[in-house]
Amino acid sequence: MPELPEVETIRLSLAPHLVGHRVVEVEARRIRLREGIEPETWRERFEGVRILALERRGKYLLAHAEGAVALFHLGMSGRMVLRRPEEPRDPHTHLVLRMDHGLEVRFIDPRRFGVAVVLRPEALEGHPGLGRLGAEPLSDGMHDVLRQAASRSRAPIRSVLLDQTVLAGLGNIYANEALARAGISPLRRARAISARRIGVLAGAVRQVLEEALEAGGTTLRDGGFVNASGDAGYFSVRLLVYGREGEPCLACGAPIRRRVLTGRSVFYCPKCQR
DNA sequence: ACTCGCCTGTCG
DNA sequence: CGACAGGCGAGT
Repeated sequence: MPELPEVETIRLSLAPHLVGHRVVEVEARRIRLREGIEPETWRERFEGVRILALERRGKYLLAHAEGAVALFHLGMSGRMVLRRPEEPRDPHTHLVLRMDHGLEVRFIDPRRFGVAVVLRPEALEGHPGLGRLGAEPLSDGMHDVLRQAASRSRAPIRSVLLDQTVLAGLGNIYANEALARAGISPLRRARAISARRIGVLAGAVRQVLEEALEAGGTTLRDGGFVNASGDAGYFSVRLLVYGREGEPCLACGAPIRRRVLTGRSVFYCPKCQR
């Protein structure tokens, strides 16, 4: 589900209720996610600790505490919400942190592609995935990172944008949307695109992420994404191509096309994007 | 560098 | 019933 703007939206809405507060009680179900939840480890390392910071790296959230770091990834269907203890729990609630102010942080993930593990700080960089993340797409250096990766890759440019070891945080929605704004076909081989046009793409990546962040993320029809308070994001009204197969391009009126590329849909305007 | 598998849920 | 879904990693 969530890409950088959604994860950052969750971070911002969660932080005031986590940072500076103590975890009073951990309730964890032993269950297989992308990495399994170990209830004993969670309780040993996280019960009673004070949260010092809530950080985002790519699509990961890190809750830093004294001697331990909770690492979360929301996969396709993960959510983190703040609720009062008496509120009924959603199905697929796998982890609950009761905080010293009385509210609960709940980790919910129906499809179980997510991650919710608690590590020792020294284990962070060795974590597969987290340790191999590329540049933050909103950082100053991202321009050059993208240009270099694109110049070396024979793959379609959409694959480069989804590669988390190049830029960390783009997913299928924003990769498609950035390419639409840059006027580049998602199918074009990366290294066949001029450095100038990659520069345009880098600017489009930044722009679409900043706009989506301002809108509080993208909530699709299914209502899957909400922030920690349960609010939907409203960037969906500004999507140019994603999920709009057959609908008219907002620039030229040509029908938006959908194709499957390495197992995942690409959406693009065949006239505006080359 | 692509294919498949991991899961559950929803939509046509 | 099949197709598909904001992700990712193992295997090839």
